[in-house]
Amino acid sequence: MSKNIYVGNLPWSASEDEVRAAFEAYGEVNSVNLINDRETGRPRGFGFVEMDDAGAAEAIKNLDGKDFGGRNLKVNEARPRAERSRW
DNA sequence: GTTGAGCGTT
Repeated sequence: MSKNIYVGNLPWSASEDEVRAAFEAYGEVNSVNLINDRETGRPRGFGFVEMDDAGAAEAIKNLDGKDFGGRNLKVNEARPRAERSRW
């Protein structure tokens, strides 16, 4: 199975490949989802990473509070986005 | 050509 991870405090110049590479160092990355403003198109500086359950825990414990692109990375378990594809 | 706390579109 996989778990959703919230990644915040990202540099606006960060890409999914860099985030994926950082998380792949601690586990198997299923998908990377950087959130950009849908109206303005600007990067919001945060995103979501889907990893294996154990890999997610390791990534959170290792990448949370770490330096990424010169900023202090914020990594946590993501909250449930929506429940539309379940009903 | 900018900005900075946060939890996301199908």
